This record gives sequence, C-alpha cells and structure tokens, in this order.
Amino acid sequence: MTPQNAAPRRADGRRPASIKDVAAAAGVSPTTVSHVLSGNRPVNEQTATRVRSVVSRLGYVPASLARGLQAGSTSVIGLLIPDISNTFFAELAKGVEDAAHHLGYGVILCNTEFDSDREDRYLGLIRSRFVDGVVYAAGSPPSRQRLDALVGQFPIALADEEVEGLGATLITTADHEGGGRLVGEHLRTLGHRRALMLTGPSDLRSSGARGSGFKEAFEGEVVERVGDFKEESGYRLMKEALATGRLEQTAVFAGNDLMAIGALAALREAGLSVPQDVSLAGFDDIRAASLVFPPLTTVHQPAYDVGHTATTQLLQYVARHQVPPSARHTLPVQLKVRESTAPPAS
Amino acid sequence: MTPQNAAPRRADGRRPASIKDVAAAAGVSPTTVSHVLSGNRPVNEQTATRVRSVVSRLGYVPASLARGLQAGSTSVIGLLIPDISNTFFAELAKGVEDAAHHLGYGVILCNTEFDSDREDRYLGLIRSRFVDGVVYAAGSPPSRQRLDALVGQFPIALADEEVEGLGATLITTADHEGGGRLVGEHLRTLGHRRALMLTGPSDLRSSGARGSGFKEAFEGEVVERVGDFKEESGYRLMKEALATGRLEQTAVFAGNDLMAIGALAALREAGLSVPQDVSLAGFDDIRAASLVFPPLTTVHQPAYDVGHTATTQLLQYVARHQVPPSARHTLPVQLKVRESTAPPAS
DNA sequence: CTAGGTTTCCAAAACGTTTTGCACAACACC
DNA sequence: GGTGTTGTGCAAAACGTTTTGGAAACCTAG
Repeated sequence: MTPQNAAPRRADGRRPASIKDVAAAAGVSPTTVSHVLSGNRPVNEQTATRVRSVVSRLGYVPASLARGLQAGSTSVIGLLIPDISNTFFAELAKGVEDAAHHLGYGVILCNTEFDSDREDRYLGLIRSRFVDGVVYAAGSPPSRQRLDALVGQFPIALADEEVEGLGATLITTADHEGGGRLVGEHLRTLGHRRALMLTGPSDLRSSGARGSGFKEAFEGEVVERVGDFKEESGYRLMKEALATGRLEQTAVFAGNDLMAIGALAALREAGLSVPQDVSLAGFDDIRAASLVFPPLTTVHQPAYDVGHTATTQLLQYVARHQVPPSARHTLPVQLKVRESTAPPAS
Repeated sequence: MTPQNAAPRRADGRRPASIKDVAAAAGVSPTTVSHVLSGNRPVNEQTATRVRSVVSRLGYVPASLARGLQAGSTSVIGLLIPDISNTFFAELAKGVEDAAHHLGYGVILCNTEFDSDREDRYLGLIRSRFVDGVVYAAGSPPSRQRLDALVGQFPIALADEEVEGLGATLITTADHEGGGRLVGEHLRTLGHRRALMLTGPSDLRSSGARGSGFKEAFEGEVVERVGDFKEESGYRLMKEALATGRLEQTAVFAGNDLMAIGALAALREAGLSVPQDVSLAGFDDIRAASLVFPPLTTVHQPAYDVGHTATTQLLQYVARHQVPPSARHTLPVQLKVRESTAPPAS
C-alpha cells in the first residue's frame, strides 16, 4: 500500500501527459499542438507530423474537463429516470442514447430509484453544469421546487410524463389518452359492459389520461382502484377486488403491464382463468407482456421513439445554446390484441 | 430565433453566476466565498452569513468542471455495458449505481450496443478523464487494443465477464462453472442421458465456463451448438436441431435465458411441449424467465451483487488514486427449479 | 511597550485547455 | 525598393474553481 499524494497524479504515480508535455517533447508551443489536433489553423506539415508522433508516443488525450471548461459545454447530456430495470425506461434510454450519440453527445444515466437523496445528487450535478442538457422521464411526480431551479434556466426536455405547471418546456409523450380509448373500444366491442380499472398514481398525468380515454370509449360502468404502476400494486388491488366476494366485472384494465402481470397472478390464485372468466388488458407493451401466459392484450407505447424524439428536439437547442421553447410532441400508440381478452362468458 | 453567441453564456442569454459574481456582490474575495462554502478554513460568522445569502439570491452553484479540473477528479465513474435493455445488465447497473451513490459518486452509463463506434466514443471520454474509473461489463469479447490503453493506466473493474490476458485487473464474476454444474446435476438426477447445449459465443469466458461445468456434472452425451446469447440465436439453433428429423436429446440447456426463450418458441412451433417432450433449462434468471410459460428452470445470477461488489472494490482504490491490484471475486449462484424440467418421457 | 498568537481576509498560482492578436519571415508583384 | 500577401508559430488571456502563503489588525501576556 504505497501512499499516493496529490490528486492529478495518475493512479500509477505518473502524471497523465498534458499538452505542455507534448509541446515540450516536440519542441513547439502548446498553441501549435492544439492547432495540429483541432485543425483549427493550418500548421506546417513537417511540424504537424512531428507533433502527431509525439502525441501517440506519449498517449496524449486532451483532458475533457479543461476542454469543457474553456468551451463552456461538455457534449454530454443527462438522462433522469426512476428505474432503469423497468424495460420501458430501458427502451426509452436506448432511444435517448441513440439520438445523442448520433449528434455527437454522450449520455449520463441518472437512475433516481424514486429516492430523493439520489434525485438531489443528480440535480446538483446538472445544475453544476456537468451536462449540457437533460432529458427528464419522471416516473413519479417530481419534487417541484427542485425542478423549478432548472426549467427556464437550463435546457430540459420532458419525456413521456408531463409535469403540471412547469412553465415552458419541451414535451414528448405517447398518446396515453388515445391508448386508453383503444382499449375501451376494444372491450366494448367484445361485449363487455362492466370493467375494473387498476390505475397508476392519480397525480401522474399519463395515468389520468389513460383512464379518461378508457372511460370515454368504454361507455359502460367502470370501477376504479388506484395503484402505483408497480407489479405488486396490481396484485394487491386485484386481490382486494376479489376478496369482496364474486367479481362484478367481466374485464380488467390495468394502468400498465406490470400491474396487469400482478393482477394476472392474483386472478390465477383465485382460480379464475384469463380470458375465459375475465378479460385483462395492460398498457406499455413491455417485453414481458408477450411472454406471459396468456400473452397480454396491451397498448404499444413507442418508448424508443419517445426517447429519441425528446433528445433530438432537446439537442437542437442545446447545440445553439438556447433554451428550448414550449412545445409538445404526441406520438401515436398501437393496440396489440393478444390472448388475454375475449367476449364475456355468458 | 435570437442568435446567441459565446459558449459560456447561459441559454437565456444570462451568464450563470460565478464565484466572482458572488464575491463582488458580497464585497469579499473569491477565496472567502470558497472557504465559506467548503468550510475549509474558518470565516467570520457575519461575513459568512452575508456570503451565503448572496449565494442563494444569485442561485450560485459551483461549476463542476472547474472544480474537477482543480481537484483532478470528477466523482463520477463510467459503466460500460453492451445492452441496457437486457434486464440482466439493468440489474447489474442498479447495483453499480447503488454502490457508487453510497460512496458519493455518480454513474455515467455507456451503452455500447455492441457498436464499435459507440465503444470508441465512450472509451475516448474515459481516457480524457471525464470519469474517475470504469466498471466494464463486456457482453462480447471487447476489442483488446482499445482496452489495453486503459488497463494498468486507469482504474477499471471487470464485472461478470472476464477478459483474457488483460493484465492485472479487478474481477467480479458469478460462478458460471458452478452454475453449469448445478444444471448438469439436476438434469442427470432427473434421468436425462442425452442433452443439447445451445451455448453463447465461444470466445466468452463465461459461456465456456457454463458449458464445461455442465458437461462435467451431466456425465451423459452432450451435443453443442454455438450461438450468441441473443434470443434469435436460441430460436434458430433449436430450429436447426429440429430440422434434422426427430430430436435425439431429451433435454436442452441454453446458455442463457434469452436463448432458452428463443428455443422455447421453436419447440412450441414444432409441436413439442415442455417439459413433457423435452426439458429446457436456462441461465441468468432474468425477470422473463419466471413469466414465460412454462416458467423456466434456470440459474440465478446475482447481477445486482456483481455490480455492487465490482463498484465497491473499484472505488476503494479510486478514492486513493491508486490502480486496483489484480483480484478476483466469485459470487455464488443458485439453481431455480421451475416447471420447464421433468424426467424424460422414456 | 514588545513579543507572540489569533483571527480574518486576500492575492496569486495552479489545474489543462482553446482562442486571439501579433510577430516574423518569405515571397510575390508592381 | 516599397507594399501586400501568405505561411508559420508564439505569448497571453480566459474559462471557474481551490489552495497556499502571507498581510493586516487585533488581542493577550509578560
């Protein structure tokens, strides 16, 4: 355990090569090295070759911090999401990453895990200008006072979940209401007249929109139970509904696929089979939806596209050092009819 | 569209407050502001209060780039993974993030998507010291010449997948060989004597270890077909095996769950049912493994723990500006017997 | 009154880049 | 022999911090 000192030293004790080292070794000024590397101004070809050979011999790589400090930007954006292990967000992240990469940006993942400690840290990192912009995919209502410090001051784009009264923002979201309508219509057409709705958090715009779309199109009698978009809550809510005796409804619409999967387990435990006894529909079309038995009828959300669009929009402004204007992009969704829905029994 | 100029300006045209602005407004020197904020040296309580009030009035947040440049570190580590939408890596990422957060570090996600362009960019970002260290979870054999530039120079920890001949490195991996053995033993005990193995890439250490563990414990006749750990390859390989006529084997061991799920689809299409006609086992215990029908017998890998351990180890050295020594941590795995395996039909 | 200690603050250097204004030389053109 | 023009390279400033060596003022004890 050899004690090491001062910070800038490299782990093995050597200092990483700086532009000065290169300049000295090549017998030129740092300015010239910079010009050789950036091509910003012409440099004599002989000198340039000499510099380049020194660069590769020393394994010189410009320090991004210094470069960023000087340039006033880092070419990295942040992606704030609640839970990367949820495949929906993973897919969204992929879209963000693709778009960013394509435009020359890196992505720093900030996984909040619904934990305010963590949210604080990342918001701090963002406010300290470690990143040039943020794509914010809220999975739960965000703490407003923290966001307020950003919006309008800092380039930010909301993905999938819109946040109430947050002032001018770039918003990209799937058509939650339309998706709800598709499900409602589907179940109505099958002949269902009474449905149980297991919703997500009531303070989430997306959750409300799915519900209102559904109710509008279903036209029948709808009973609502509020959950939190997690699998466990789908299980619990369904359990509760079953505990009251015989199920009044012939169809269940879960706020998302995770909840639907939870509900499915509860139904199975109660000895009810899907879709013979009860029809069940979800939302999101996560990977698991088609793997589960029976494969779930659900609404496909273009998670990848949401991420991609939000990022492309955002970067358009980031690149010009502008605050994005208020704008909304709504992406179409698609009903996937699988085997968990059928006409009611009788 | 108001044209904006110089980089450091904020998007709305105002420059973000710097320590100088605070100092000027509070009538002190930047030094004093810094001391107030860091508590690094005592400051008169009156002055301090005045400074603090200016800080909050101006919404001053220290620029992390400048701070990092001065300190020689960023308090952020990189996580290099091939595919964040694979739940195994997502789980691992969560472990990394938790450990890092706990030790005061942020995590930048570098999703390579098996794309060398992207790998290059991120490796560049790393070499430019944008991060203090890296957790590398290779999903495919990495391009050695790129990694060579890092290992031994830069703090790096290998998670789950070890890389041949990479010199001294910190390695944290699940017990792939032991897992293979568990499956082999399980199938042998059930009475199977002939098995088909659908493996991952042959140049991946983990893949080889799973196979050799399996063969050692199974003791029967094993036919091998090489895939790439993706669902499609499981499907294709199984299809090919079935195309040759009647299946010789009574059991199938897939290199991972994704391939098992692919194989399951192929078996179903061929009219074979699992586990009545064929037993099927996977590896990883991803979320989908228990959702699929029938639920998959598989080996549970502690993905979260692998990420967590690798990160904790790494940061122990990063914090002291040391290169991690060569070391290996092997984490235990666990056989999950579900409904996809049964005694052979006879 | 002096010697020494404390308290409080500041100036300046350093971190590693990029950018800009300028100097010097070489060359051409009339 | 002026007068541009072009090629080449450097010095210095700037980006926004933290750190360090003092300086100035005040107090205390002898």
